[in-house]
Amino acid sequence: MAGPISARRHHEDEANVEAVPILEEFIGYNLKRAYMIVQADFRRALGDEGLAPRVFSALALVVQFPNITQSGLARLLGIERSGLVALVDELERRGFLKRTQVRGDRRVQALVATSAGEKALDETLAAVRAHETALLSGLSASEKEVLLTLLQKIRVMEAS
Amino acid sequence: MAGPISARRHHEDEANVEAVPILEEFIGYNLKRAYMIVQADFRRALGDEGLAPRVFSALALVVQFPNITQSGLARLLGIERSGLVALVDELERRGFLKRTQVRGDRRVQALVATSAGEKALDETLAAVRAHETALLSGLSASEKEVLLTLLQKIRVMEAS
DNA sequence: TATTGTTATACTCTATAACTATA
DNA sequence: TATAGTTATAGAGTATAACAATA
Repeated sequence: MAGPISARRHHEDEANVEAVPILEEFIGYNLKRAYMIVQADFRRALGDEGLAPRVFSALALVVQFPNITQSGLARLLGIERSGLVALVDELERRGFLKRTQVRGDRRVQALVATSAGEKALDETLAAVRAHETALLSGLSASEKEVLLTLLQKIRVMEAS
Repeated sequence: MAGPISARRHHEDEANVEAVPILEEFIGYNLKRAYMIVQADFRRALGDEGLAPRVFSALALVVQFPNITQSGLARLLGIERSGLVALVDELERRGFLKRTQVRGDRRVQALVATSAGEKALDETLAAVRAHETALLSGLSASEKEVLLTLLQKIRVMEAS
């Protein structure tokens, strides 16, 4: 098998043209491929002015859990505290939340959504739901439910 | 609700302490959280000298599809051609594959795994299987199968 | 004109480590 | 000593745009 091969078959080895990649057996590989598709469609659907996925996630948690601290938010999102600073900066710059002092512990800055932030979340929630509905129209409601449950199970397992 | 809040409840708003985040309804969010867990465990399991996930993926495809081109490999992996250069460089530097000339089309460099590459893939496959088995021990065989099928369905939908 | 491999470049996301001010 | 927020920094991983060689 040494030396140059024929151009006629340089794209794939003919014996394997129909083979299913071994990779397909791995959850990790399939998770990544699916994640890339969904997040790319999220960005496309929300546009250049829209919130990035992680900014949307942070805003949703701040609205739902008023006065959450940055450390608490980082824990909920599963990222480091340092990664939150730019994210909260962006939400504050957009006028969607405020850092507020906490009486009794001056280290802490509680995060509080503004009414503009709540409105932006409502609109973004609708856009994100529309994006997922359209993108995942090939999955039935019960398939989506099963998928959610299994993905959440991975997270719960890891936490224990 | 203006002004500083009490330190006693600065971590969460008491009314929402037990609430399930709205985020949990989204496939995208849950995909990302699960993906981050699995890929972090992959890296931990394979160690600093081991292959990174995407390098493992590329090697697996080159071994299974001898003489695949870089463009073909990029297409299979769902990434841009430009992103493959450093990746193939690493595999070549490790001695796991060779770029070979193709007779009849001098633009193309077919990728061929070396025997060291095949051996490395065998060992890495075993390590990756062990990592997924251990990490996902909370999922039954049928749950894993369902999860794989649903994730692949997202990819197939997107391709059409 | 189109394609392959490549380079240059930039952007997003993440992590680690260290700092400060507080506790 | 420990914690909250912050900064600096670096490292993956990805994309876009352009180029030379070749088709």
